[in-house]
Amino acid sequence: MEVRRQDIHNSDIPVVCRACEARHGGVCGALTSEQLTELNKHSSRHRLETGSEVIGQGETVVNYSNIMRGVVKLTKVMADGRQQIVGLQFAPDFLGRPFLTESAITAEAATDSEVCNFPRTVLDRLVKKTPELEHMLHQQALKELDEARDWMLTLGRKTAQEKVASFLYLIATHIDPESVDMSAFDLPLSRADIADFLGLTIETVSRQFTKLRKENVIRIENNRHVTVPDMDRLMRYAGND
Amino acid sequence: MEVRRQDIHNSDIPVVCRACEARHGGVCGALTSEQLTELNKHSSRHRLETGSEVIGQGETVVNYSNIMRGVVKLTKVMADGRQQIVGLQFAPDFLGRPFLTESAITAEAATDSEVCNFPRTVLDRLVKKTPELEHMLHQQALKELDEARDWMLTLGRKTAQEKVASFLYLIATHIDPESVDMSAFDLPLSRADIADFLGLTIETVSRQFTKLRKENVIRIENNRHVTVPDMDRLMRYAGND
DNA sequence: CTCGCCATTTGATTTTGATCAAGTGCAACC
DNA sequence: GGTTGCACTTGATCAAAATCAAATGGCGAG
Repeated sequence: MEVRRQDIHNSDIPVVCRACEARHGGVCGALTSEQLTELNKHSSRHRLETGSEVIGQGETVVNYSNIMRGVVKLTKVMADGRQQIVGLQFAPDFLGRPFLTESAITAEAATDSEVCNFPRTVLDRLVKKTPELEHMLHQQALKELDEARDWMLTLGRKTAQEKVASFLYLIATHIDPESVDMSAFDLPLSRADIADFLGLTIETVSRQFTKLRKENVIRIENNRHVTVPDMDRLMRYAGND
Repeated sequence: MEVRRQDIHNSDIPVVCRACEARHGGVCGALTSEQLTELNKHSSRHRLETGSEVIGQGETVVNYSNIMRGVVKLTKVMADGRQQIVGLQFAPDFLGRPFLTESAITAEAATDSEVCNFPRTVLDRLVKKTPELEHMLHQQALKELDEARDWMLTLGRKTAQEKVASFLYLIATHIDPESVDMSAFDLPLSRADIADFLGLTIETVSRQFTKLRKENVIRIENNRHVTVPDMDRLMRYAGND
């Protein structure tokens, strides 16, 4: 039942995938070199500029993607325009909703990004034949579910200050999985996006940034670059004791 | 690759499962009669009184469950006691977080309920051997993820009135999957639970109920029984246009 | 029947965050 | 150098929901 990849240095693996896998641990890791070669025939890399849409709410899904670089935001909008970010995805996350053809959310590059696209039909076929691949996708879905539920607590029960601190803590711990030092990073989202993520207005977000800055919980340069002198202190501000 | 159940009337299937499956479409449907028999050796049914805990936040998971009857609430609590319901599960949902031994949430019977428990170790072993079972669990995880994201929009961007209307609409459409008529039902949650679900206080919930009643969107008897004369109208109040 | 216990409702007041309305700072462009 | 545009900040006011504080109402025990 177990389908195991050969040695990662196996020359059967497409060059582009070899370079990719070395850096990331995405779902492709579940595939044999033959399957990778097959998938690679239909896959294509794309650069996404900030703000460009991967898929829109209500549209038909033709592609799944792997995020190679950057941050992708998942949003839901109401009829009157109110908007909520329901997820942030970082490399090497899988992007897409298996087994449904209509997307319930909009996915949009929050920063300059790079993705690897594969046709839905090809991957769906591969999933049916490869239990290990479904397992990877299942794990990712469960991870996203855990994150969504954590965030529900933040949205429903935290104060504006705690929400903003929670956001900063989230970014600090997710933006660069390689790095050990989480105390300095660039925000991948604008104030408007942060507000949409936290269920606040940009004004409230701005005020809370100012407050955290004045209380020396964070330092900010150029509106985007953040330094955290004491991560535990930030965590306490976030309400995660 | 496909592992198909035999005819549902196959006498190899444990009696208790036959009765169960006929009514529900839970994850056990993915198992062969042999596997069902095996699982059944270790499984046990339990009645849960309202308020009794299935698993606590931070505890070690020893059992997974299938909900046979009733409603189970999934909650998260902060150190200072603030609480958020992050999911509601109805029969025949699967209850548990595969592949993790420590629970990140508390699961508690919201109404009198009945569950079928199986040891984590037995099911985990079965999942490894049965791709179809993992597929069912994957589907359920994706469904819960979709629901969680819908709810994030409600928590982050809707008004108190819209939140309460959204809750009523959710219950109307989920409480009795068999029934065609969704216009009358009993609330499975107390005002306090509803508040925890909506990220509000009980007072605000109560006031919104009163308002919806006065505007003839709903009728309420005995604090728990709700009638909805016009479901579309309720949906508009919920902000789902 | 009455008491006491809950859950729920209702009312008065306060607080938090939203809204409305200017400012500020910075980079691109002429 | 000055103008424009944009993202963000700051300030004043407002509104929604939280908080604090009593009622109310149903229900089981005595």
